[in-house]
Amino acid sequence: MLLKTDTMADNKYEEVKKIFTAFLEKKELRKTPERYAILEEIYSKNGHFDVDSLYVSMKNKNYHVSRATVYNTLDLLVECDLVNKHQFGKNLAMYEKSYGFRQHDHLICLECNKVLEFCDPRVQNIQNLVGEMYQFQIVHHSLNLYGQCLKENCPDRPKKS
Amino acid sequence: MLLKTDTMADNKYEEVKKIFTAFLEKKELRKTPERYAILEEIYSKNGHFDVDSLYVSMKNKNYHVSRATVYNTLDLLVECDLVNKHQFGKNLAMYEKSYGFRQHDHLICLECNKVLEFCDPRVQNIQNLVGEMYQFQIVHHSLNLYGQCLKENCPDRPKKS
DNA sequence: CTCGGTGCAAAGCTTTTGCATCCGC
DNA sequence: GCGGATGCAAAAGCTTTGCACCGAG
Repeated sequence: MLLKTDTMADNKYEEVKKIFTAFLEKKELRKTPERYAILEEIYSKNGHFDVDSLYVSMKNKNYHVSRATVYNTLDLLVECDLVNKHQFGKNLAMYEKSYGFRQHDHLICLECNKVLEFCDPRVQNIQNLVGEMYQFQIVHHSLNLYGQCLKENCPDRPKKS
Repeated sequence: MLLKTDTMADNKYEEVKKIFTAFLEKKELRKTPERYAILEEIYSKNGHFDVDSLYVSMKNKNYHVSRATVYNTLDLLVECDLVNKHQFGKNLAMYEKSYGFRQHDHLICLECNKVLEFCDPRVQNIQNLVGEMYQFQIVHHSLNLYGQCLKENCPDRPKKS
């Protein structure tokens, strides 16, 4: 096991590795080194990322995986619920690790594209109620609030719109 | 004024036309026939649509506008709040007319891609509370619930996943 | 050894952009 | 007539696909 500054992330990786392995075995998929490397890279990062930044950061660490493999593996990780996929109003999928993190929703600044997280238990209530009313089995939800953060919270404001 | 079967839609169009005109004048933009034709087409339709289906349906009525103009005009209509833009989990922007329709959120069937609408006043409460807590001026939100509708509600189930 | 997975590049799709032409003002 | 808007096509950007090769089981 490699030495890392973020031991917390390492612990999480050991846990999710087991979950991923169980998932791969259940679906009779192969346990390739690329799949584990991608999972490890994701759990060593914080915050949201897109496919290309993940691809580039792995390449920079001299661990090369093709974009196709990154896409393929992310689909698997989303399926086994170790990663969440989001669309923050752009045609660019954003991802984040999800295991061991509290369910949350997002607040997106239209000025600087910053993404904050918040929790409100009422979202779950709405989900339950609506699912019952419409006879839907709700699997997941996505609540994004879009707006402008005030100057003090938005230091990097004059960026690309 | 053309004779149409859906006079309700026509009435709405007359109202939104005025709003759009005021918006164009305020922003000193030109009142081109293409812009009004696109607005009229949108308000004559029901439900959600993507850019291409709007483009094609206008072409089929022998009113040709370029895709670039459709994109440009949709941006304006979103800006003046006559049209809402959505992302239902795919990399394809979906739109719907919004004037005179109640604020609502969406329930998306992962099996048949059907989109239902629902209202829950608590969403507004969450929006207000979170905006205050994080010192955000929230402009709009997007709440999508994803799941499976039960068979009886999902007749067209065996479609493209 | 087999067949699923990977890597690479090409293709696919939606959206954006550049530029000549057109027309609202 | 001026300058913004349109139309067309090319380009851009993200994602998917096809195919040869590799390696997990």
